[in-house]
Amino acid sequence: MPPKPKTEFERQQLRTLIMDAARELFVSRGVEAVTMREIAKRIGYSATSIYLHFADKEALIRAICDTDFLALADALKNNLAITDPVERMLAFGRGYAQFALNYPNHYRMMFMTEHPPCDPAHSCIQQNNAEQDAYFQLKTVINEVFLAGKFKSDLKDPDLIAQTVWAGMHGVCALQISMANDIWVNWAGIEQRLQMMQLTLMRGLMRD
Amino acid sequence: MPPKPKTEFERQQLRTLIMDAARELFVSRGVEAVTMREIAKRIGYSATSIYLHFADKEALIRAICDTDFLALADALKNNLAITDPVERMLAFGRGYAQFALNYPNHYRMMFMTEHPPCDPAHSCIQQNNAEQDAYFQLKTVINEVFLAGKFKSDLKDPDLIAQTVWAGMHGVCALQISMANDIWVNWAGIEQRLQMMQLTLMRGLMRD
DNA sequence: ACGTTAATTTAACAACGTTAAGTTATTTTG
DNA sequence: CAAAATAACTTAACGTTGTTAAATTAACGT
Repeated sequence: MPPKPKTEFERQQLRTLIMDAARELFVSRGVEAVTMREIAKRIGYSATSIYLHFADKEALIRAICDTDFLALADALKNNLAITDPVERMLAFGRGYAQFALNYPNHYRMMFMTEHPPCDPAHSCIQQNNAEQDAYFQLKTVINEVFLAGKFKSDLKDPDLIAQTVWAGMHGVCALQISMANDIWVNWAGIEQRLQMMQLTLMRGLMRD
Repeated sequence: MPPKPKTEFERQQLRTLIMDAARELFVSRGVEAVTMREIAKRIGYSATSIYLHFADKEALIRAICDTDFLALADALKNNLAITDPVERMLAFGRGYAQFALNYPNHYRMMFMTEHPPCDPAHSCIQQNNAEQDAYFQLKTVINEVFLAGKFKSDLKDPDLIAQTVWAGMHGVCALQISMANDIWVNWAGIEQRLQMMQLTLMRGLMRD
């Protein structure tokens, strides 16, 4: 069990071992409910060992988030191949929602809890890289629809359109994640709500 | 320091004293960051005393949420007086967003964190009472626009419309609360984003 | 006057994130 | 080749947290 000087590669390897174990636990039970000791036990190390690789729990979460943003961008990448700009936009939205609902604890971690902002300086993600930056993908997808002249003529800021589309899809996903079990509300099916949101956004944004 | 047998009214009074202190702290720093001991000190009691009135921290949060839903319904009530159904709907949406952005920690507590569902059985709020149930208000407001025949003719489920409108506004507010400080995104002004969402929902839902 | 009871507090527990101090084995150096 | 330095790791421990059990205090009913 004891110590050998490790190569940089081995350190990286342990780092991602920790992150993978932590992610698995976070995803299944949420960030708050998972303890550092538990993560450590999972990989046969002591809790304190984690602190040799991450400053604190927050930093660990942040690091995981970071790679998850990569995963999101990767999951959405496929849709970019679709040729028709409008079809592409729709598929992109569906993909986004699918990610959110397939990995609700990820999604909560990434978009629904406030952690110190994702500083591009300390992130491994290259901002404005289409392979890595999902928000850049969204902007691009929207902008291409914009350039094709498909949006209503009085809409002149593609970034504002992108943020509106994002907010619409996020709203459906976030309410689903936080409030789906609330019996107060007689929820329509999530699939129906997603489709309705996409339909509404389309009609509200696109030229007749 | 000393105990007297208390009347039911005095018990209620202490209960709300606890809730008010807790709310104030929760609102200014968020639920997680506030400790039971701190709440107790604020009102000159011992931490354990809180447990004579609330089963645990979660129950305290839930109780506060409950009265905050009342506050939301109360804040939105004014808008119901507006006569034109469409104007009323727009004002209602603005009011909702105002509440969310004025009391972000409340809003987070109410709509962005998963707590065991708001069981109508254990809530002091009367479901489907227009004075108390904000979601019922929303349904009513939407339904009146629906009955006035203002929505697109293929939209036949007012509840689904209500949930879509809610999701849209919630999306803008929730992203603002969680991600406004994220420098990754070049956010448009929140006022602009809200207006854009309302415009888009209007255009997407209403008959031409 | 006295025991019962309710309101409250103090002490204590187990668990958490985290830090300090130790342990062990390898590498470097004299 | 022995000794010192170093890296990887663990055990112990600290301060806080939510919460529970036990002790304290004061009013009430008889």
